[in-house]
Amino acid sequence: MTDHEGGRRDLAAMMQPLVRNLIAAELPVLAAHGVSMWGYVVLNALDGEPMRTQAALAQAIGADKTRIIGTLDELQDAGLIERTPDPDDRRVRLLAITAEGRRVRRAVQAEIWANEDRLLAGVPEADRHAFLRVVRALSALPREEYVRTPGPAR
Amino acid sequence: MTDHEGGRRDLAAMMQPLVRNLIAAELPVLAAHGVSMWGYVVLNALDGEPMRTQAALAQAIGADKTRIIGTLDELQDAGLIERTPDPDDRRVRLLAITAEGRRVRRAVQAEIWANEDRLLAGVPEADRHAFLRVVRALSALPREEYVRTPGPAR
DNA sequence: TATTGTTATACTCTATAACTATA
DNA sequence: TATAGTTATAGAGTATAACAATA
Repeated sequence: MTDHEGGRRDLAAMMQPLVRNLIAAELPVLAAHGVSMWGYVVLNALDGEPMRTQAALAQAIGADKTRIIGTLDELQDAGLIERTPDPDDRRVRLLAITAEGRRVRRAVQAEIWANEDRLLAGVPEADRHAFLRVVRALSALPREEYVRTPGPAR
Repeated sequence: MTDHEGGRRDLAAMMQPLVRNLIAAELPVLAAHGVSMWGYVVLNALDGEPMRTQAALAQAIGADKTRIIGTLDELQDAGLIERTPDPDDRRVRLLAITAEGRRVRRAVQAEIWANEDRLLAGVPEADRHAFLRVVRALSALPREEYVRTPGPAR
């Protein structure tokens, strides 16, 4: 564990501004396609597999069920998703992305990826791959694994 | 540019939950030492070199000058920083960390680093170093470099 | 009575504007 | 008048609680 020699800063302190900048870079792309950040997150979640309830979708994307309603309204009005009542249980709304929604999602993602590739262009390929491996590994950890309250310094 | 084969997600989408978890892991440590997140950021900024004005400090940590006032009050009341009026210009408050503030900062950082080391323990050393190199490289990019509005997909 | 989706309310965080004291 | 710091006001985002429809 010699990574801290030379006095690096906390991981969160280094990564948070980075993530903020990445998000800032996504906003004009999303705006150009008329989709909000949460709308894009929803499209990503629904592409591939539809969801049976809004609560399930909310949980899948780490949001509150009350928080995504406005987003779903917008996406539906724009024709990017469909929200159809389930005949078997008329309380639930079946959620599915439309062909147009898929098209918008792919267009947005292509531009975002192109920008990420540009940012990473100066990084050696081996480092880039290792970086993505570590990001994926850390992303895979459940939250409980992160928050391991340590005892006071002895 | 073949990093996207296999359908990875956007960098921000992967890294944001990760950063959120890292921050969640810091909170109990900070609470145990009676320091807020912004307080810790301020201590980090003041350790090493003092600041002449609060506005300069605010800019250095990417905050608004009005936003840090409560934080400075708390840190001062806890004896972790000193805020002395400048005799040459009695409008400005000279900011400096105290010995106790330095002690608290180091104790908090030691616990945070220990936790980060634990999280990264499963990652091969070469990957870990490459990861930190890339994080540092991306952190060094100015915001203008991130937000390069691309043309519409052609 | 329990659950899905919705609406209403409150709370937190941040940004903007107005104020004071010095210069 | 201009600036450093402070306080007051307003806005965005989120969480909690209450509600209507259906089971």
